[in-house]
Amino acid sequence: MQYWLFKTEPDAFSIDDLAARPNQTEHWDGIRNYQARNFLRDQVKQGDKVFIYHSSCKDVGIAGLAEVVKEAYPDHTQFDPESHYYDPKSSPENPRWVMVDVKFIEKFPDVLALKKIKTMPEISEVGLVKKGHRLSIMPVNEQEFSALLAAARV
DNA sequence: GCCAACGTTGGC
DNA sequence: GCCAACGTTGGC
Repeated sequence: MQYWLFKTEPDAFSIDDLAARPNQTEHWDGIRNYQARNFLRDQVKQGDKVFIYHSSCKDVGIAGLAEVVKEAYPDHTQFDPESHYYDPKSSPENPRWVMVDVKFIEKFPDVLALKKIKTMPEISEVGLVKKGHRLSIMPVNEQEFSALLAAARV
């Protein structure tokens, strides 16, 4: 099993929105970055645990935990000309972008703030605190996952 | 809203 | 295939 961190803007879709969905499950669409896409397509597996990270908001940080319940399949929004995520260069025969389904597991009592994460000695290698932190899907190793989860549940 | 970082595009 | 221009991201 692997661990991941998915970013979202809570104004658009938050951990509370995920918890409120039917079956507490939602597809994670709109990924339009090749490196993130490759993670989704090749490495994100059913049962993997996913931190839900809130960005561009008042309380920036890790808000909760979810689980992958469906592995990569074509992101339908790329075929919809009305969609913000429409990609005219993609086709159903040869889809460029994929998404996975995630299911809510828990919401942390408080958002584990980015500021706090940056002070954690265990987390020096996580993409979040290094350069290139702009990926919307990033891997988290087991040690980092444990440390973050423990800090988030305090 | 600013701005630095970084990914993508497109002309050559 | 280089690289400048441009667009987007995301913390502050």
